[in-house]
Amino acid sequence: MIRTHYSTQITPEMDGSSVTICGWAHEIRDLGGITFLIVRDREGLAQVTLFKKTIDKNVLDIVRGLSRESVVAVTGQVKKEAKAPNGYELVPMSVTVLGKAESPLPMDTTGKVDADLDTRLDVRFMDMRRPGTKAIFRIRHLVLKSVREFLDREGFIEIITPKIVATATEGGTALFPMTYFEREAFLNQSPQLFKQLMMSGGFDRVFEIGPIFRAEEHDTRKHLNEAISIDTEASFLDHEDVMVILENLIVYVYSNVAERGTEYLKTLGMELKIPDLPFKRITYDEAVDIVRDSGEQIEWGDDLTTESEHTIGKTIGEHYFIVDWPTKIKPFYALPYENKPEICRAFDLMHPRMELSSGAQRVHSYELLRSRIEEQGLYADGFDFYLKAFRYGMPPHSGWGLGLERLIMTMLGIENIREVVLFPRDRRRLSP
RNA sequence: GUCCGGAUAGUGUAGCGGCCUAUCAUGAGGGCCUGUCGAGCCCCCGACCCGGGUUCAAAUCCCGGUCCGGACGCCA
Repeated sequence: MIRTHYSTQITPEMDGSSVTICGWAHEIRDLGGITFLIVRDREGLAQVTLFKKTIDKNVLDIVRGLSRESVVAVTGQVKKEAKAPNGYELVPMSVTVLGKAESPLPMDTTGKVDADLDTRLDVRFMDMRRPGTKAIFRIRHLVLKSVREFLDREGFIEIITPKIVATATEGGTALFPMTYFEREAFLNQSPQLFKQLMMSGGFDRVFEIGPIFRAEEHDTRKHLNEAISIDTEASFLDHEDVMVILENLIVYVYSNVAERGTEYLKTLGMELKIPDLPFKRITYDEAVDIVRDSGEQIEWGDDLTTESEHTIGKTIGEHYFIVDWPTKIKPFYALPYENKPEICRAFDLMHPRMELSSGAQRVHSYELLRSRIEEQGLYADGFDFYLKAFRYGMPPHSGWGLGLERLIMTMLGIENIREVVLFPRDRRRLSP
């Protein structure tokens, strides 16, 4: 390929050597006798300096005729220069236009003029060129990488389960229907049932990072119709055990981002505070008390409202778990306590701003599971493919699902979940 | 889905009955300038979401639509 270096790989010590950089014409500053071309590539900016007196006329004409955001390859000599950003500049031998940009641009990439999120999402390819947006997605990559590293070390095996499914699975959320040849099918809301099958399959510990689809018509800054879920399931562990794995994962991810993502955090102008272990555990009953103390009405057995979540979040002030939920507001696969079946071994992991994850020890008895499905008003025969796995040796197991976008947005203090998804899908947006 | 707010050059905004031939920034086009780094200076270009109504007069007020933002609900 033509590129020899990224902008950040060039140092003043390389003075005199010849390099080729490839990138976008970020800015062209023509001062008359001297012209600066700022080339931006994935990693940063490089200054190309053209002295009118000594530069090849053709090269100068190309640079002067360049439109902002055109793609160029610049071959030139590195010159150590204290006056230049990064301590070096490039004196070009040749400048080639590889992709001309039209003008005017649909949005500004230099940070001089803001753009609404809606405008930015319409031209996400151009929004990606801004340092702040780029930083978010570089961090997103670090998060995904850290999750895989951590879970791999904990003995989890990565799996991928189908997204096109035959039946509405867990109840609760609405599903997107679709046509599968001559049959009706749905986009899966969660890998829950499949990862449980893997427990019967003897994989012991599995995880999946993949899309989940929810057909809810919600319209908020923390919901998406297509999101990425980090899902785990582990045999021979109870809900307490997988909560420990979850909180350790969160801290591992934060630490990794703080350590390897310093540059991106700096771009976003933030300092990352790594949460302390262990996270606080409060019971659902205690959560209800906090809500009642604040004056909000809540019945035992109600799910927490947004207001309640905020109240509790403010009271606790850091990551926390809510445990021992009423059985009736948790899915059928959450295991009720033997001695007190109205509550179950389910937990939610909360950030002060919102819920990040929910999990539970699962029902692994075939008979109990079947009756739980029916109690929740679902049709057990529709779960045949799932229930079968509980009849031939299913170990006790537990697991959780963690929303990747919520993890990132709460970590980075980002207000709108759409900021952390390249091409978000919400009630209105289907393109790009 | 309910409630509240909004829609003005490519982008982000000011104006909220007549002072609007619509503000400012950025940008585009032209010019000057040898150290810019959000370069500077001069000239110039470009906009009131759609439909109806009120009024002597509407960007501005009213009604409907569309789109956008926020809160809540649903949901994770």
